Amino acid sequence: MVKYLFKIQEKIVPEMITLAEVRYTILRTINFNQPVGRRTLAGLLDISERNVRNELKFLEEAGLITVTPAGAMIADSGMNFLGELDKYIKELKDINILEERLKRVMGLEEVLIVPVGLEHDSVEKEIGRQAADYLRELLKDGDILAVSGGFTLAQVANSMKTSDSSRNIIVVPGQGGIGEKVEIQANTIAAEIAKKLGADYRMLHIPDNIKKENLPVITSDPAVKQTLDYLKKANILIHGIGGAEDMALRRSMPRETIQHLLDLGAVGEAFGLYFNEKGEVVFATSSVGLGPEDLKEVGRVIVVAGGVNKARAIISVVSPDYHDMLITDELTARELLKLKGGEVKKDR
Amino acid sequence: MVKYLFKIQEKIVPEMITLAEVRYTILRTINFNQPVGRRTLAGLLDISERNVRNELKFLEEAGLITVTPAGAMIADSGMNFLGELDKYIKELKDINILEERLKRVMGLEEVLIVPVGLEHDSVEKEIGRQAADYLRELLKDGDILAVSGGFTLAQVANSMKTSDSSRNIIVVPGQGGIGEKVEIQANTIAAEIAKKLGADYRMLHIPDNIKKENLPVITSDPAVKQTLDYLKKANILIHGIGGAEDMALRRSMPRETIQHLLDLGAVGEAFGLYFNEKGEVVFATSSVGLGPEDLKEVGRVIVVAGGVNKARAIISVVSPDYHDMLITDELTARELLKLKGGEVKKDR
DNA sequence: CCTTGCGGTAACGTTTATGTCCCGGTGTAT
DNA sequence: ATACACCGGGACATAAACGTTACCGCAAGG
Repeated sequence: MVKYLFKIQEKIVPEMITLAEVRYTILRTINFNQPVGRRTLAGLLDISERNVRNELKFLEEAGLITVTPAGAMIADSGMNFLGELDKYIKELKDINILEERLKRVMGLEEVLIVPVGLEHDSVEKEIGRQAADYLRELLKDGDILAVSGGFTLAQVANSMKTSDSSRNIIVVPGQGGIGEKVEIQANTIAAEIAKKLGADYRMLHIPDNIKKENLPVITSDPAVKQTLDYLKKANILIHGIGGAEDMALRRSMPRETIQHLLDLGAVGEAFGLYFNEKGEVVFATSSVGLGPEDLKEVGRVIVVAGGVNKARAIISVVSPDYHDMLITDELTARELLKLKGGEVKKDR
Repeated sequence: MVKYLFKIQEKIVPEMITLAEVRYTILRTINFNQPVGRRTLAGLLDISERNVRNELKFLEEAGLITVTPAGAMIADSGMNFLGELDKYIKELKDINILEERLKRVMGLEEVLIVPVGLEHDSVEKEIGRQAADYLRELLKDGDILAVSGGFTLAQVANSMKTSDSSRNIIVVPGQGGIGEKVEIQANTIAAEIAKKLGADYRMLHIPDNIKKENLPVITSDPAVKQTLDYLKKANILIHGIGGAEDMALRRSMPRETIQHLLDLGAVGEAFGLYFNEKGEVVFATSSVGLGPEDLKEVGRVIVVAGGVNKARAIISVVSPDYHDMLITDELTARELLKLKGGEVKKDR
């Protein structure tokens, strides 16, 4: 019914579809970069300054943003409205249909696709925002949430709104430190998400490249042990995905190890595990935390990954056996469908 | 769901609602007045010629109209699309909600409200068109359709599309001639509708102001008798409504009779019967055809009436006992709700 | 056969929107 | 303290859109 009416609408007022998208993108961009001025906005998106100016005026008059001397800021009502707009734009751009198709092809319970706008900025912030919104609604009292590290997850943590009310939730890192920058380590992210949610959290302090024979010593540490116990009891897990080579490089592996990895056919990485195209684990970093078998125990496993270049990695890692949900962007979704053999007909 | 999305849309692209209405109205007006040129259109609606020009160009490029040397004509696809647009605009303007409310207040099974555009032309053509469309879809083989006279019904007949395939339907006039001009007599209208539908029809030739004692003579005439028989078997009836005073004047009643009518409280007229505000028949023109009791026998009674000034007459005539459906325009619908005590809150 | 009315196209002056640049102010990093 | 980057608002030339008028062709009606 909705789609039917939208089709009629597109025929009678086709120009408005573009306009709606532009305003949506502007509002979205302000949301992240606030406070931001019109010139910066015009540069960020590919719109003329004048045009941005007009749209800013419109958005201000609609009460969605406030314009301060420091730049445009999103208003409270604008914040709320952005959430509504997400749904609207999805309907407009047929993203719901994309979601259904991808859900079927990947064998997942749920798929969330964020529309890609005209910002030449990365879409990862946007994925992060919507993942964060989704998580916030999902979490209930008593939940134990496990999170991985990575850039995408950092975005999730970063764009999560702050709750005033504290909730009876515990956030735990899904893995120890594995030679990453602090901002994108699972520990840091777990802590930040917990803080935003008003929840509790546990840390998993494990040194890099720990020798296997020393593992028992570490895991017998009471603090570590407690965290690991929570981890086993986690009922929600959200994690990112990396390209195999990228991750190996980022973790400064020796060159021959990387070559070895690639020879084994590794294309995707998650949790220190490297997967080949068939979805088999071909290599595992000696790390502490969740293993592939543990994922099956977790009630709801959400994977967040965006960017067309990550498509192959996503396919290698995501499996109906482990995962329940995928959050990605429109372009990547289309690429996934293409790779999976599903024809990507733009049916509008 | 639809309404929800439209609300969002109205906030993010409010200008398009006007635009959609303008284009709708133009398409609609072309449909009636074709072939019609820019200037005439600009005069008919209250839009500048330049604006009309742009919209015509748009509509032509969309393939909805064709521009001939004689003026703009609606294309086949435009015809079909107009039907879709009706539904869309209804949704947009919350007419569906209006319909539901009016249905409840009037106690009818169905209500059809046509959106009022910006043409200062009468809306009766528009009501006629939509009533005709509705009728066309409603009628099935074997149906016997009874029609009344009147200006509105003439519009219905006039704007009905011609069917190539003939249908096994019989159209009969619901009343004899009662001193009207030929074009709006039931006989004429029945014949025209039958022709458009590719159906059969019967006439009811009865002189005006026939004396009661002569009735048996007339009704014993085989042709008349046959028509009356069909009339009794009619399963669908569509009729108009007149203001009591207007109708009396049109039928050139003597002044004292009119005064008598008004003293009796007559406000509405249908089928030569005059109704007071309570819906009681206070006066009956001596005419042959359907009486109030017959209406109850007819499966589906549709009343067509538009114009705010007819609101009181509509209320007096239309009753759940006799009627199943009302077709009117937006403004009149709002007026009816107001008169019936239903608050007319514009909830958008 | 001519007038009249309505059609499209073209032209033109005016208004409005657009792209661009500059200015004064402000917060921040040096 | 100073320089810098960025802010909103204003200014202005230019381009586009608009409203209006004029013109020509065609068909209907006198």
